[in-house]
Amino acid sequence: MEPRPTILRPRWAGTSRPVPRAADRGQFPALAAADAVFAELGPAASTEEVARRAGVSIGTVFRHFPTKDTLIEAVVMGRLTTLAAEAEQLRDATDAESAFVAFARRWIELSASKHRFAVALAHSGADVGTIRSANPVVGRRVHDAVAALLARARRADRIRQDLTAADVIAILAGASHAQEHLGPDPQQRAHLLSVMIDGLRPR
Amino acid sequence: MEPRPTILRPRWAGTSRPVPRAADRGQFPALAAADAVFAELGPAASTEEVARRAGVSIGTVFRHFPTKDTLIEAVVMGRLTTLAAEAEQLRDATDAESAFVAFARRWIELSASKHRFAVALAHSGADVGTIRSANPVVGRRVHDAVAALLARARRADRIRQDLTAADVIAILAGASHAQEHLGPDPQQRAHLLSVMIDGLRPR
Amino acid sequence: MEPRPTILRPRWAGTSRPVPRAADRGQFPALAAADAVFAELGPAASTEEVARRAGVSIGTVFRHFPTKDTLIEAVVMGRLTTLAAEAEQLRDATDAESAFVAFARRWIELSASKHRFAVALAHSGADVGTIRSANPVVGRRVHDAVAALLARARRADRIRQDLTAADVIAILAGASHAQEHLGPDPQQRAHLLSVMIDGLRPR
Amino acid sequence: MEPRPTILRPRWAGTSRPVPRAADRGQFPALAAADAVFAELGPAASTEEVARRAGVSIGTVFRHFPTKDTLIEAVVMGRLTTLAAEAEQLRDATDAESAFVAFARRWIELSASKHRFAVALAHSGADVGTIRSANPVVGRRVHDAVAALLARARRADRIRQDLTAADVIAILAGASHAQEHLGPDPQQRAHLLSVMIDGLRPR
DNA sequence: TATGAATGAGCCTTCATTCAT
DNA sequence: TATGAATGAAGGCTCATTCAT
Repeated sequence: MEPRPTILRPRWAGTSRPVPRAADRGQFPALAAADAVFAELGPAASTEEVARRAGVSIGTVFRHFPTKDTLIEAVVMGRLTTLAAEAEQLRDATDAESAFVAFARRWIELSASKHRFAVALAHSGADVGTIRSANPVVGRRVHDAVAALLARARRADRIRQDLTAADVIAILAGASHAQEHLGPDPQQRAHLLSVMIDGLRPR
Repeated sequence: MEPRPTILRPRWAGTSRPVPRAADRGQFPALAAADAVFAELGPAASTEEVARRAGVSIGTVFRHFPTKDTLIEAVVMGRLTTLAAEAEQLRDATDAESAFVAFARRWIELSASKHRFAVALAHSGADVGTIRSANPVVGRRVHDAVAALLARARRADRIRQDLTAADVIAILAGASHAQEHLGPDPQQRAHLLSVMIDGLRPR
Repeated sequence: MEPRPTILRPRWAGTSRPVPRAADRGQFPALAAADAVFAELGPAASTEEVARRAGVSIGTVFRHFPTKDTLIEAVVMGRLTTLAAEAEQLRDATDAESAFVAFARRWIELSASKHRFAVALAHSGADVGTIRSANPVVGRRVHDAVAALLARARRADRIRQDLTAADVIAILAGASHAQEHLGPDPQQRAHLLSVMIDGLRPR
Repeated sequence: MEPRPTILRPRWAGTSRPVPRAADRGQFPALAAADAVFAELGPAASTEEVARRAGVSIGTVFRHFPTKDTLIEAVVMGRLTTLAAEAEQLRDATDAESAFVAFARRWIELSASKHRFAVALAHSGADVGTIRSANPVVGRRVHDAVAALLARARRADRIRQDLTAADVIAILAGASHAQEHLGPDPQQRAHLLSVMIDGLRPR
């Protein structure tokens, strides 16, 4: 068929599309590429760039993630899932305090390295709150994992009693932002991190 | 991002072209409009929208700010200038601690209300750090004002001795980010704010 | 600004756009080009092609008609307006019958020469009915003009009494379709036309 | 449109590749699915949708109809074949007039119900005329069947003597178009149909 | 100086078609 | 033979930027 010459091709509503399966399982290579690209260039990076990085054509990316938003969401979900998994693992650590602190550090590490992305996410309205409601399952999983760590630490009186899981999540998000502001020096970063975590302790 | 040649004044300032005066003084209506529009819609808002809000044609906006980046930078500079001015005023306040705390609250207030903007700025690479190097004058002015407040508060032993002005600025930036994560509830926000400021105090 | 490098640019809802004025008055050259192109290639012809034919860039076309649908609608409206005007002129012709017949021939002439377009219009859902409701003013104007011609001819008993304006419009649309089926031979076309018009006369 | 090499059977029929038999007989499920889908959504419906409706993969559809055009043509051929068959059956009906009228009604019924499709076909250049030349066999079969009905009716002086089979086919096509214009009301449709058939009678 | 129409590169998305399994 | 993932050209649309008036 020549380049669709004369037939009007409305976008018929109600027409179903093929369901991406690999993407569902988070195993499609474009997802990793998107994670990297978005972390580096922000989510405004073109889908074309993602495709290039993934070594596939743009059509393939759109086959798996029918919308750019879908792709972004998938990346976010991936990160949240990672975070939740780490928190869950730490849940059984012997020491309440070090478990909590380890998690805080890990969160900041992860998100600081991808900060441009995180920041743009917030900007696009897709911050943790948005995501939680958009994807209640993963959002809640993160929240609950944090809550569990927090509860233990609080019981051991290692964390201020007046902090909720939501507070902690917000502070961690802020802390990673703060890291970014500080620039790349690891010493300064480490110091700032200690200070901020210190701030969570009972006085 | 390329070298940013002009920040507070349009690129052609000092060339043969006559310098628009209103813009020079930061009073050109497009600047205020841009501040409002970007705060509300993020820096992705079209220049056309800014023009409309300013009640001028798009050509006029581009006459005063030859690039969209120029316009964004001007807005940022405006905010930093405001912040610096507030800090300088507080310098003479009686109480070292309350001066510092007042400033911290004010910063967060200001930037939280324009958070979408701040966030996207950071994302676009034009965060405080970038700007500081791009415009040493304003950047330093902010830094120094914060340093002065900090010094007094530290002398009065109201703030941890191990904090530098850079640390504080980073933490404030992070705190405003944290606020955003928390959602709109004023009580929660106020509580989080207290906790974070608390964290700056000596233990 | 480089090719929008890293800032996420959502399409902010509620952002107004400049109002095209020339288009409003049907005077923008792209309209004529669109009429020609769509007549020739059908409304599936790319907007790019319309732009090319109009000798402007694609951006210009979209500036005047923010959507392809808008453009198509404008073309349709133009045609309906022409038709209505012709019908209104004939309203005062001396002879009721010849006025009606003249109009019928004219309609078919006009739409047959643009048949591919008419046909695709119907296909896209934008047939006379749709258009009438979409653009009540022009649609009604056409309807009323036809009704006036029809009333006179009926009063003179030159047209079947059981035909409504809607019937006549539908038949005319059908007749132009029929012409197309017949192929290009003018004699055959003329003959078919006579037969179909004949069919409207009282028996 | 390029020379349409294959119409009723896949392009590669007769080559070294084995000929799929079901498709040959017009019984391959994709054909029925295509008929339904195109009737419903117009020929702009994606081949993917056809495949889904047929319960096969898209690869299979393309195996049987190597081009979308091929598929569309096959559907058209199917309809024409149906029409021809109906006309042939009516050839032996007792009453010349009622045979002709019955066929006319049937034609309009059939094509009106699939009007979106017919209309878009015409638009795409693949209207009855085109098809006739592309596939002389089916086209001629329809033409001859109509001619036979017409001849009988003319002999009985129930139809205008000056009408050819080509005229009648064109008028029928136009009439189905007219129906579409009228909207869905069955009474109005029935009335219009009578008027148009009436128009074919000798005066 | 201000205006706003014009420009055109770039983005997201769709879909006919191919081909390895 | 059937499958369906991959391809990539094309199309609609946006918006920063230029320039004639």
